[in-house]
Order: sequence, then C-alpha cells, then structure tokens
Amino acid sequence: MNGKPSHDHSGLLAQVREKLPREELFRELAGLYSIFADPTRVKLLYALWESEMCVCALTELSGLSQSAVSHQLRTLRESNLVKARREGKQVYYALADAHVRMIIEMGFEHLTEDRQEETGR
Amino acid sequence: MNGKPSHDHSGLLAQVREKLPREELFRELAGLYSIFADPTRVKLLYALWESEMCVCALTELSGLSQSAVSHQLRTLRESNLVKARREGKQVYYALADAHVRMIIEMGFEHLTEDRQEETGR
DNA sequence: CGTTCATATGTTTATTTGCTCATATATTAG
DNA sequence: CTAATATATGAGCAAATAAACATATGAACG
Repeated sequence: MNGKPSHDHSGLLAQVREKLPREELFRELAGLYSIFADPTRVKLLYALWESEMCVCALTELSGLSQSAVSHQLRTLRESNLVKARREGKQVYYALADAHVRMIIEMGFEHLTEDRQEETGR
Repeated sequence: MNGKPSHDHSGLLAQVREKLPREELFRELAGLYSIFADPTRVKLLYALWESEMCVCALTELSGLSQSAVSHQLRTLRESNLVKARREGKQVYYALADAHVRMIIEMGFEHLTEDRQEETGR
C-alpha cells in the first residue's frame, strides 16, 4: 500500500469514524451538489426562482440551444429540484420546493462574505 | 438558430432578466458547488468537521491513496474551504470557517427531508 | 551529510459530462 | 390526416476531472 503511516492517531481516527455517516450518504450529498455545479443549471434555477417559466422562455434567457436547455431541465427534474406542468403546447417549469432556494442562497452568501474576508489579506 | 419561438413572453423575460445577477456570479456559484460535488471531498470535509486532522489520518480514514488525498486537499485549500498548519513533519488541516459546515448541513437536511416527502408519492 | 517519514505535485489515463446535431413525441390548427 | 410549433431524447464528440503512478520537497534524526 501507499503510505501506511507509523505515527499514532488511532484514538482520534476511531473517534471520528464513529461519527461519520455511512459511505452512501457522501455519494448522495456529492450527487446533490453536483447538480448545482454547473453555471447553466444554476442560472436556470435562479430564473425559476423569480418566476415559473416555459422552456421557450428559459431557452431565450439562457442563450443556449433549446436542446441543451431541455437536457438540463431533465437533470433538474430527475433530481426533484424542479417540477414540470404542461399547458397546451408549452411546458412550464417551477422550483420544486423551498430547499432549492435555500441551497442557492447559502452559496450566494458564502461567496459575498468570502469576498469581504479576503479583502483583509 | 435553433427554435426561435413565436409565442410571447417578452414581458416576463424582461422582468426576470432585470433580477438576474451578472453572468460571472453563476460561474462562481457553480464553482463553489462543484467542490462539494465529489464524495471524497465531502467525506474529507465532514471528517474535518469533527476534528482537525493530519493528512496521514485523513488518508487512512478515506481509504484512498495519500496522493489522491493530497490532491483533493489542494483543491479544498485553493478554494479556501480548509486551512493547513504545519507541525513538524505533519500538516494539519481544519475547516476554514463556519460556512463550510452550513453548506454541508443544508445538503444533509435536503436529502433527509426529501426522503420524507418522497414516501408520499 | 544521508536516511526516513510526511506531504506535495506533475503526468497520464479512464470516466464523466455538457453541448450539438438529428430526430422523435406531443399538442393544436387547418 | 397534414403541417406547424413546443419540447424531449438519443448519439457522438470535446472538455473537464479524479485517481494512479512516479517523483519531488521538506522536516527530523542518526
């Protein structure tokens, strides 16, 4: 194996291991965050924050192709972050719940507060 | 162009466009979230949540190679999510600030609450 | 000094992923 | 039914990336 260490931290390790959740949860968490890890999706989510919108409008707004938007909306749908509602030819998308807003908001806050901290360096 | 739509939503579009932040912010947001978008990094962050730890301990804990851990720690360092402190041969890592905790916590809450909601479907 | 332990880093590889292009489905109108 | 509009989807490609592997740096110690 790579670097089996010799200095002792078995006590700490055992203690931390106890508190760690099951491996699966880390994968799920990463999966959740990876949805927000793309500028296009973040923008779509942010737009939907303001108002429910049809694919057509989201396409114009994003400046991407309709296909690209549809693909991303699918990702968002399958993650239960947005919900779709058909009305005639159009399909209207909206945020699924308040959680999405909170997660985005957390990120915004972190970014802005970071900036304040970093001015002090 | 792809699908220049004909039905009207220019009013809504203009309104939403006004509220959208500059493009750059979406990229930054996505950048921030993409750090949490990997199971290994989430696990490392979660472990550091419990306690400051040296690379050696983190390597054992994660089950990955020392190299892999070091690479990920670098990513976390460069994003200002963790800070490093040298003490003799070892380097100890710790969470940079409370924000990291909050962001992870948000994710956890979303996952668990989602599960409750989904039982009703 | 040279050796050993702890960590960092450059390179390569395999996988993932976001987009484009072409095409399919769905709804409404004629 | 056929045409037109709105949206969805499958395939392929190019860019991003996480891990392996080899190697470099850095600290303590003889």
